[in-house]
This record gives sequence, structure tokens and C-alpha cells, in this order.
Amino acid sequence: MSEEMRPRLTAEERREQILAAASVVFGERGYAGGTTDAIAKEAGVSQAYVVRMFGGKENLFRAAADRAAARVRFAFRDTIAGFRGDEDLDEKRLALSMAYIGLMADRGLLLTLLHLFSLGHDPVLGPVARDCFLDVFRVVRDEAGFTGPEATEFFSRGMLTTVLLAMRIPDSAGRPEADELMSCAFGERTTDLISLMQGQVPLDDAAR
Amino acid sequence: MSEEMRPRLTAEERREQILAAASVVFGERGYAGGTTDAIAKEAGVSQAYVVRMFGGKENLFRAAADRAAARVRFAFRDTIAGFRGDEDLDEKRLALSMAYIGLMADRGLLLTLLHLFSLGHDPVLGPVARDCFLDVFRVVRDEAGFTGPEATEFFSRGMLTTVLLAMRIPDSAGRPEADELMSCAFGERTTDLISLMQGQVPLDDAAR
DNA sequence: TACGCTAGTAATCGATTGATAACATGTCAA
DNA sequence: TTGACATGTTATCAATCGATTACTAGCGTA
Repeated sequence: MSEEMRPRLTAEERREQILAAASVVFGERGYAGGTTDAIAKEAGVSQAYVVRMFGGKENLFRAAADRAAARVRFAFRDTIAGFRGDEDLDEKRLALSMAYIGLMADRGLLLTLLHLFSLGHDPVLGPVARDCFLDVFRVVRDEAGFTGPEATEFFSRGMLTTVLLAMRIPDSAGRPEADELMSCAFGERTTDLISLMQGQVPLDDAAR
Repeated sequence: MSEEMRPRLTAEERREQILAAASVVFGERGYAGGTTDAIAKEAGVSQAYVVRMFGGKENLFRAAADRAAARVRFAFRDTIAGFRGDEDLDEKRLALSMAYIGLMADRGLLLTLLHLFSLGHDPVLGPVARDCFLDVFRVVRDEAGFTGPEATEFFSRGMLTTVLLAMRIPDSAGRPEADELMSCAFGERTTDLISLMQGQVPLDDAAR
């Protein structure tokens, strides 16, 4: 944004800043398309610092993806912790769906995960992808008390939601099929999400 | 593979060869990660020819994605054409699911589409992504006679299936959660798909 | 057989990218 | 104060990639 005085931070604080920036950039452009330079600009540091702090782009992506998966797990566990124990399946499903949809506010988080999942062929990131997915799956199945088919059904919905987010389906709002698809997939939060996603402006030229 | 005599082909035949190669390469590495050189090697032609025939990488990806979406539509329409008219929802759903799963045999087809869907932010490819998705959606809803919610549910399953394919979930076969997830998502075709996906060897170094 | 069109390739270029090395600056303890 | 370590930056490099240009070879046909 603006050129401001940038105070020295601890490595820990910078690390978090860079990971947040990496989440935005990798979320929008994917692993191969996201450059360390764009991430550095987004975080307000030099490209060399980004690379050296994480020891390479691959490690940086891995860290950003791990962080994203950890946040999804936390959001689910946080929701589950609020259960009283007498909820039926529909109540639990709705609560977890709302938690998932809430994660969309963190621009890039779910998209970074989707890009991770598309790297199954990669010898290093492929196993990371499968581990992240299965870790979250286990949380929903075991800690929320879903059966296997119930958890699978829940993840189906989640993947459609994520793909629609990646596709920027609200950009097609007004077309009848798009409107119906969104209202079926997002339910009562459809209008929220339309304004949310449309507010997410693309990375500016400065970060290119 | 082997160095063979390469006869002259018509432009139409070469075009199809290159699109098939592009589907494989883009499916595995995505738009940004898939190089025109890898596609050229996969198709057995020079990199310059690939670029010039399609007028640039973006047009090539667009053509490969359009071709993939057209094949999905064709597979669905072909299935629907076999309906007698007295099927119930479950029968239609199962038949269409089988058609979709059958598309996995074409290495790269569904993965190229998934990568396309992740480009919603792109000013050129974003609209292409939304159009492709909505076109297929319309086929299922209108021509197969699904309601909006039924079609949405069907596409949820499809997106999970596709993500599991991208993730190479069969590489985690043996782990209990992975096995349960696959049996829930793939049903009776689970073992087919495990052998199918594991037979899909990564692109070799020569095509790097 | 010479001509013109189509199907190709080899060579090369400029831009981008991830990475590294060398250097600078701030902070804190002895 | 000084010195040692942590927080950064600038400059630069080798590799890669998409694209362009110039050239070559096959093939039907007038």
C-alpha cells in the first residue's frame, strides 16, 4: 500500500507476516504461479529475505499450506468444542459449514489448500497434501462424531464450496444457473458471500 | 518414448495430438507450471510449433480446457441419451457418476478442468472457467432433469472425486481414513480406481 | 519441373524467476 | 564502548520460459 516506516520486527513476527502474504499470493496464483517476489512485495520485505527465511520456495509453500490446514482444523475444533452433546446431525453439519464458510474471509487460505491438493503428483508436496486433507477429515469424523459416509458427504460440500470460491462464481451473479448454484451451495449466506468475494480485489500491479 | 519416424500429419491431426499432450501436462502441473516445451516433447513436436499453432500459451490452455469441458458434456449427454425415461433419481445419479468416473481414464482431462476452475481471478481464463462449469451444470440440471439442489449435490460429489484424483489419494491406500474416504467416495469402483490412478506414472524427465 | 502452399525445425532473444553472496543496520549484554 | 548476533537490503547470477525469426522439406498441381 503506502510507503511507511517499517520498524524492525522479531523474526517470528516477520515469519507470520510473510506466511500471510504467501497465503494471499499462492491462493491466487498457485504454487508454480506464485512468485517469491510477489510475496515479498505483499509482505513489504525484500525478495531475498523471503527466500532465505524459509530456505526456498518449496519450504515456504509447505509452511503456508500447513498453516492453512492448521487454521481449518482449529476452526472445526473450536466449533466442536461449543457442542453441548445433544445436537443432531443436521445441527452439527450446519455449524461446521458455517465455520468453513467463515474461513473464506481469510483471503487465500482455502485457495492455498486447494492448490496444495492439486499437487498430489509432487514427490515432496504430494504427501503433504494427502496428510493435510486426511488430518482434517479425521477431525470431522472422529471429533465431531460423523460416520465415514457423513464426513465424506460433508467434505463433498466443502470441495464444491471451495471450487466455487476459486472460480469466483459471484462474478457470474445475475446468470440464472449461477444464482441457483450459489443459493443451493451457500444457502442463507449467499448474499454475504457475494459481497465478500467481490470485495476481494486482485493483487495489484505493484505486487506483480 | 522411442525415437520413431514421424510422418507429416495434417494440421488437424497435429492439433489434436498437441491438445492431448497439453491435457496431460496442464493436468499434472497446472497452467502456470505447465511449459510449452513439456507439451511439445509429450506431443513429439518442436516447442516453436506448439506456440505458433495456437498463438500463445494462453490460447493453448483455453483450447485444452474447452476440449476437456466438451468431453465431459458429451459423456453426460451420451449417458442421458441412454435413459428410457422411467429412471428414478438414484438410478440417474449412479449412471452419471459412472460416466464421470469413466473420464478419469483420460489422464489429465478432469485435472485440467480443476486447474481451470482455480483461475477465476484471471481476466481472460476466469470467464472461461465459469462458462465451462455452468455449461456442464446446465446439462445435468436441464437435460438429465435434476432439480437445482439435486444438481448441486451431484456436483459436490464430482468436485470431491476430482480433488481426490488430483491429490492422488490412492497413494495413501492402506491408511484407514484414506481407505474409508475412497470407499465412500468411489463406492464399488474403489479398487478399479486405485489401480487406474497408480498406473498413471508421472511425466518422465525427458519431458521436463 | 518449377511453383506455391503447408508442415515443420533450429537458433536465438528478452524477460522473469529463485537463489546466493556480500554488505548494512539495529540491539543488547558484558 | 564494543563486539556479537539478529534483522534486514542491494546487487547479481544462472536457469528457464514464451515467443519470434529465419530457414527447410514435403507435396500437389499448372
